[in-house]
Amino acid sequence: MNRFFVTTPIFYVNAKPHLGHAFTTILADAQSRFHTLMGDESYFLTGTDEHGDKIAKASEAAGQSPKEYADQISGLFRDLAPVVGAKPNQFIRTTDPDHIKTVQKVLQKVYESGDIYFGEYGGHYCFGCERFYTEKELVDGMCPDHKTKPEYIAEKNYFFRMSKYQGWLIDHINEHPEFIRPARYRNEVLSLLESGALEDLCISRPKSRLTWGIELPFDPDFVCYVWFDALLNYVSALNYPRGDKFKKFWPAANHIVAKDILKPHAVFWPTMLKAAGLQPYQSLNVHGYWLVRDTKMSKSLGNVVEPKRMVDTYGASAFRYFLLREMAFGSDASFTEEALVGRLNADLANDLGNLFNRALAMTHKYFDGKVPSPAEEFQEDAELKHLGLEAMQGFQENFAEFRTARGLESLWELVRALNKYIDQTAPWTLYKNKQMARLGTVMYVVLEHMRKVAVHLWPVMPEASVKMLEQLGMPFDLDKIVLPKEPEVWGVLESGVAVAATSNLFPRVELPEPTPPAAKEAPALEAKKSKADKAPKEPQAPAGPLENIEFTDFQKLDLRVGTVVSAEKHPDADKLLVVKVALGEAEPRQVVAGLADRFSPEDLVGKQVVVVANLAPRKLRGVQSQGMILVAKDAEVTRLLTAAGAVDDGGKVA
RNA sequence: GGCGAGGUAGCUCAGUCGGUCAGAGCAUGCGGCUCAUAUCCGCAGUGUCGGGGGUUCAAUUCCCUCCCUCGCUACCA
Repeated sequence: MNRFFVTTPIFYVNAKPHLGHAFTTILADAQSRFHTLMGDESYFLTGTDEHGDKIAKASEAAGQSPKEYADQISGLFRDLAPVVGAKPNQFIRTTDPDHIKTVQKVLQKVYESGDIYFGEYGGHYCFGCERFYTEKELVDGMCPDHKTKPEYIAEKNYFFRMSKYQGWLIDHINEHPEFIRPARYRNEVLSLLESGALEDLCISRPKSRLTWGIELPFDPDFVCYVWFDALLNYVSALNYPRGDKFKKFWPAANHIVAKDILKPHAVFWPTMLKAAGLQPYQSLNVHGYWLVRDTKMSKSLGNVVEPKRMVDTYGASAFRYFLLREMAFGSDASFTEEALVGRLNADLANDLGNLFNRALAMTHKYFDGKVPSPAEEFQEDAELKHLGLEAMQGFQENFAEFRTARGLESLWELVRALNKYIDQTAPWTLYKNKQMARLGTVMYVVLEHMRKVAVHLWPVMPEASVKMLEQLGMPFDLDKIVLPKEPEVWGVLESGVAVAATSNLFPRVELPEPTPPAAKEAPALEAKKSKADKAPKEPQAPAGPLENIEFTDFQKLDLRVGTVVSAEKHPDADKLLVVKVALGEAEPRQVVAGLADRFSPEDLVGKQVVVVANLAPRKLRGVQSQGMILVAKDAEVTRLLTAAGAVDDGGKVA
């Protein structure tokens, strides 16, 4: 029996679940169910990632301990799966004692084998640029900008000798086409690996800076860097090294991630496994983002309520169908309720639901609600069966490679062909002409195909599939379904069995409200990225209020109002503007502001702005900056901060 | 700026190792059926396959170049 181990990333508990998390979970669930039907033993793992700086800070802001905070958010993720009809076999948390032990075991092992070393983080530091330079970047040992000799500064940390496995990883990827898919991401990783030497990975943080993490077994002054901790969940969940689950399911791992965490999974993780003496996983499956139409909803609650609301409104089956049908594997897709409704009506209500219902109704009308016996097979029957066979094979082949959209598209060729077949055979005419034998065959062909379709849909729409089969008088029985044989097998549906009189599993739906007017006015803002599967370590706005400061701290800020007298693009940077602001001083202040992506120079000239006047001067990309221009922003817009009326240049903000 | 991915019917996309490859679904128009969830079936489209240049008997498919979009990355104090 083949083993199939499917995982979602463990979700970072710095934000609540949203559409992206829901999708990854649904995809993993569909894959798990698909492989179960294919006769494999499947194990589906999900969970939460709970260590790191951001969690420490967020919990502090919330007035909770990190663990309390993590418990709370982790619970939200644990509740996500049932909402979308997913059934993970296990929910792991990186704060689980077993996981912590495993991480320490692996750290110790890799340390002892010599692939973790104590080194210095940093290097050649140029005070002019305020940054570190690598040996390669220096020109004759001098800073390329300032032509001065940088000073060597270091912070001690532990490093994983990732560079050692670069060549091995390149070979492995080349030899295993399915290792990273779809191919675009495989190519991306290969070009990343082949473009230059891989740096070793810093895997520790000094406890002086961060305590919320797993302590290094060989140095109690440090905790483990979150990625090294998080990735190991995939084996700690299986009770590595001695657990039965581990022996069963490793290395049959099929990871599912969104594209934002490609590098850690495609580079860090395999090299970590290699260093720890483990087999690499089987495949990494990378999907794109869901783009979400921007509405007021996202401002207050984010996309948080979306999955729940969609499921409440349309049902888990329909929601899952839409997501799995709409997103081309690897590409971004756009989520709008209009598209959802359109898809449900066209594919589920019109094509499938109506087909199913008309088939049941005719069975009742012509055969008293019992599955008729088939008689002689006509050519049109054989043709349909052949088409169905190809459609089901297409479904299985595509689904096996995570191309769910194409798989469903393929299956729908059968659904549409069935509607056409009914039209061509015209059972109502056969009935009128009393050709009952032929009519029985036609109805049997339709019903048996309906059963096949229902079986194939179980991974995608488990509830609906089970109900369809019940209505066909064939209660769902996992042990009796052998999906690989379904395309060819015939005659499973038993004659004489009673079917339901009608079916309304896929009713037509309507948009709850007319299109929001906001959609029209700002097409540029229409699609907005929803970062799926946010993983550790992207900088992000603080989750809660910052800690309190004293009034005297505030007084340290010298905030001034000034008029922008000129603004131009930074000669050497895309996102920077070089702005001159009159602050009532002899010369206008030159401020370098990171606003070029949101403002053009003309937007600024002549405006009064608020400037932090006593910010230590600093060079940004070679240009002196003597202050900072303040802006106000939310998820969608950035606005200049200014006084409500005119103020003399240099006026103080207090 | 560097690296990567992409620009094909109104929309979402498929496809071409160069020669019935110009396609599917949705949306639109017209016609048909009545078993059915105002459903289903048939027919009809429209496209300079991003612009320009090159290679070739032949390019949407190969090469060069330009434009645009997206992602990663650097500068965002």
